[in-house]
Amino acid sequence: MATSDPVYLRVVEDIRRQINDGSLPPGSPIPSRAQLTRKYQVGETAARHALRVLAGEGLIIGRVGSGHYVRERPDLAPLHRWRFLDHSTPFAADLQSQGRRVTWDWHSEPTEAGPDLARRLRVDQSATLTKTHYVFRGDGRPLQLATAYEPLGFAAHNVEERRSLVTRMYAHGVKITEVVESVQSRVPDPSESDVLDLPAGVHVLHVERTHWAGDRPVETSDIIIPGDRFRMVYSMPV
Amino acid sequence: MATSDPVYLRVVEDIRRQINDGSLPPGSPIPSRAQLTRKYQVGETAARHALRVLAGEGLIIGRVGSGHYVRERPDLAPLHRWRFLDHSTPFAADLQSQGRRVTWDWHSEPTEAGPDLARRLRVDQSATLTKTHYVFRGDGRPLQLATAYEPLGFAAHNVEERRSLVTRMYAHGVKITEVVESVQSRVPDPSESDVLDLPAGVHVLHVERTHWAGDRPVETSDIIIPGDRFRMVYSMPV
DNA sequence: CGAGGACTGCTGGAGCCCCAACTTTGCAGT
DNA sequence: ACTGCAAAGTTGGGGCTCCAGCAGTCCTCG
Repeated sequence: MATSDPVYLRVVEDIRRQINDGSLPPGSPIPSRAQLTRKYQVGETAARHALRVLAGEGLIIGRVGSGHYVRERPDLAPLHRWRFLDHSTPFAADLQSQGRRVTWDWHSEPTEAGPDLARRLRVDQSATLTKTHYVFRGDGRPLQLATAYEPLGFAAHNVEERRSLVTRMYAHGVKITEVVESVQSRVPDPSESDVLDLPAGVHVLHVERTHWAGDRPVETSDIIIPGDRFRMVYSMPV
Repeated sequence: MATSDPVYLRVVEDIRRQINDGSLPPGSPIPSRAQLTRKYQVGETAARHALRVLAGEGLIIGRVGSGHYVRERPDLAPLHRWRFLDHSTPFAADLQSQGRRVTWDWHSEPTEAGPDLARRLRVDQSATLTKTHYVFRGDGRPLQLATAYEPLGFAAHNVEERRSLVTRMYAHGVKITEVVESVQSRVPDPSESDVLDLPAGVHVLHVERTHWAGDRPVETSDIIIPGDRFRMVYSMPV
């Protein structure tokens, strides 16, 4: 008898089922907290927790003042991948603990944004970006190659710098925290803001292209959501 | 003035800082909800939300009836990686939407557990496991190779089967949900249950070794935590 | 002395409420 | 016909409380 497990799970599972079987197609609204409490006869706490869980899974997205909606590409929400900037330091520590020799280096150069990067980073096409090449090696063998593009002054080469970058972002009027989540972008990338199905006020900070110990690059963008969280958007051109 | 951002963040940031700078070494207890409300002069809701956020980040772990504790390897908590079983289906859909031809196949064979797998899956050394080889191809080129070991009867070859597997798990008295999280395992793997710093009652379901479009394998274990969530544990032998 | 039970503290689930900030809608007035 | 504004609905932050189940600890009783 599955009667004694958390009630919020009943709500989560029912909504998830509806999303999966198509009863709730992408873009359609999820009942509000108040409606859920009535519909499922649960308290507000359970309704809200259910919405938070589904949002955490990337199946739905909440828009303040409007409601929760089914994500365009729910299926790819939990995809994560190791990236130079986020994980090189801990990964290196891990390798070193195994007696491996870990090295990495990079060199940066200025470059013009151009149409594609301009759109993704939301800067002017003629804006100058910092283009950085990274090489990450274990026992001399390259494990990861990455090329990153960032607005001038925002380049960060490791996790610590990335943290101090947060401070710099504050100075530029962008408020961020450090919780990390991920979303899949549509690869052909239609056009405007809600392509990535993100709330208003989003800032893209960083676009990175990584070769991870192989021959297939992964493209990554960092998206800073003011006052909310840190997101990574992935696309994998094959 | 950072006075107006959420109070729970103040708690989160302070504890995170203490963990990062070593004031709270691995294993040490985090103040309880009641203590946090007093210490930071916040409500219980904020205290609890802070603990949930930190637990979600993998920095701390909550043990029912005992308390929250600093994780052994906090740094690697947010590592995720694409795996055959979790993401092949959506990834395939993505590739197909780009006009790519996607194929995969596998073949299974029985095998004896042996000491290492027996410990990880918590079965007898002489137990028979299902060993499965997967090949995942995009336009004929192999993108991912994986070898998975599972207790007999639990093999799943795609996301849908994996869901029905949940049902089968129920039949075996294991209660699980589908939220996914990840933890890094210690690679040398000392010995017993709390190696992975997981609560009691944990079941390991699946051990997988993946070559992801490259030459470096990733080892993955699925850990089923009854009534709680689904975890993946990673180690990356280089 | 040793085993078992009571007690305390903790987590996680759940309910209810209030509020600020934001979106949407629809109406009133020009 | 159009503009602007107010009202209603919704999210996210926060507060308070209660309870079940679990883990220690301590104390009592055999």
